[in-house]
Amino acid sequence: MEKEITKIVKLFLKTKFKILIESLEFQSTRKDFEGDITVVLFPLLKIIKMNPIKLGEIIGAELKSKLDIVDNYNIINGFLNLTISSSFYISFLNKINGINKFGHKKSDDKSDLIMVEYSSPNTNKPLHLGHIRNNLLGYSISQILAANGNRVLKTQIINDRGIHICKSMIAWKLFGENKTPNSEKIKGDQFVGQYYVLYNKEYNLQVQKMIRNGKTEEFARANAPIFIQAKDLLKKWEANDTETISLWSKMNNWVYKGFEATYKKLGIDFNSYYYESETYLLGKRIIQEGLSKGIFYSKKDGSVWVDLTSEGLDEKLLLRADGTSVYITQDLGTAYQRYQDQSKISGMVYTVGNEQDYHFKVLFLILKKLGYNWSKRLFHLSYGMVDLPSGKMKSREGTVVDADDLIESMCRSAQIISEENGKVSNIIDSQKLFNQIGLGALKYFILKVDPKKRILFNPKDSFDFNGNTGPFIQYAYARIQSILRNKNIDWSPDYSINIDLKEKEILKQLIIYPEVIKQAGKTFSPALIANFLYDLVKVFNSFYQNISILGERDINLKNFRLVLTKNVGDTIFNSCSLLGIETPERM
RNA sequence: GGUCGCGUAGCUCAGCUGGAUAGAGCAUCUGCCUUCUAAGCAGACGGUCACAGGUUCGAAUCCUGUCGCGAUCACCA
Repeated sequence: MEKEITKIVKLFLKTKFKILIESLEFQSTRKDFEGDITVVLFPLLKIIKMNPIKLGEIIGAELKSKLDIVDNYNIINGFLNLTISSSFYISFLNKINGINKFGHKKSDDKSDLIMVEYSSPNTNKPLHLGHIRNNLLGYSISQILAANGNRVLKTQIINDRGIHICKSMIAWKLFGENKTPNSEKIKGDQFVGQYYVLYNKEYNLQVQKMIRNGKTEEFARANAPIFIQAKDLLKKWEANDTETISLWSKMNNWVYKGFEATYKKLGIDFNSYYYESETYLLGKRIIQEGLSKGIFYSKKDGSVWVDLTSEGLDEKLLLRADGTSVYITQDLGTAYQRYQDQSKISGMVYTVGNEQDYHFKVLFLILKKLGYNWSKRLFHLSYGMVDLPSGKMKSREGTVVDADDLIESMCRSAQIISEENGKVSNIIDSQKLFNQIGLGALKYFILKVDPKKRILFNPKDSFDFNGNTGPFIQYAYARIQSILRNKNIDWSPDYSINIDLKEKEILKQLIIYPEVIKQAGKTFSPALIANFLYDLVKVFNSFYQNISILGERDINLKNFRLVLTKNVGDTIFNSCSLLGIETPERM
């Protein structure tokens, strides 16, 4: 509707004042004033030297006479408030009522193909709360990009090789007694994680002992027998030692099985997987290539470096003197591999915590230096850490919130609260419902805050299911479905009805949905969707509580309200799907 | 120390491409279930938008500086 108004005002300014103004400023009218949309007159006053009230009066009268949708206007200070007619809102509702996913763009073969990388765990321990934020963000942004008309491929890089997994391996060899996740009846990632903990315990004991025997701490840390053994395993792995590779692959597979179970519970998935063990060699080749082209340089000891000082960064190591790879090596290989596999890829998003901001700056710069034409559309979706009241989560200090534990306790809370509210009697699959609610609470809690910001996770009050929470949204949806259940709506728009203020507020909120999706995609922020949802549900709840839908005698009005309600329900459903939140039919 | 990010109500957060009297939720307190699901609604209380300058008709929003918090500047990943 802004477009129509803009057009008229521009034309008017041109004919009446002989001036052209490119941008006009509109905003939605503040609640305390009458009207729906406001034209800010101040910028015009600079050009047209006139009393703002007078100018507003002229423009307002012009709009009212020329535009059907403008019912009325008023001017306060420099603000021209326009009241938009009921019929405009009714025709808007009529327009979106038939649309399958209003506000969501469809993609086809020609749409941009974007690869979103997320999760990307190490394989030596189970997932924790930090991974949950990563997973939810990555999944949600994939959904949002798809809703913006892109084709999206979800992927991850699995850090399956390196000293970390060797630590779990050596501990299992020493203390495992051939136990398996099956024999112990626990998830594979949890099982392997236990040996990582055992490794660290043993390592610390050995270090302490060596210090007591007169060694320096530095020496002890570098020479503790179990550490030497782990390093030895890494060497054997790199030498392709059969026994080592087979243990490595066995333990990794345990872990993958465990991860899959967690992903499934979280409701996230992937289209493909990349493994560091399969891309790090390619990374080395790329570096050799860059070296021969003179993009990189080597030092006397044989290590390879890139000089980024002219870009305001440092010199960065790419390959150690002994030829072994570092962290960034595999990232180069993985990126290259992905573009080999998907030649039509038009962009890539890396969902990785903000502690790696510098790393990705460097990675993107190097890819650019190597001259890959696809290096222009790389984006690091950087997000803040999840902290506990006690401070940072540290796996070595045991202050991590385990993903499986957290999910389970959220679902249990959902059950307790449901039972307290006496709402489980007529629900068939109650366990499924508790999972939907518990996860809904968790996902909303995490996604509603701006990805850039760090999250303070207080286990005590994160279990809140009232107010600005996932269950609040889900509850509104369930109430809507309850109204719509078994109702046939036969609506032919009646443009003469006068819609209520609360109904208007709902429609105003629905109108902005497409723009919200666009912004969320542009800024990579699921939080915008969550905020939109909350506002939508709030205005709907107010309507629901104050105006009877089914009790309305006027059949036209009743049908209008039913259609409005249905479209609110659909939009809640659709925006929840962008966040990966399920919407139960009853709760 | 260099670089990057953040600082809004007691707590958790919106608002930030400049616009009217800075908004929610939680917590505290009042009302509302014989009427579509009270995980709700209606309301009260609560603010020097870290601080100081600058730009502007107008600044929480933009610029500069200061302070505070965090991350990073590894031949860890």
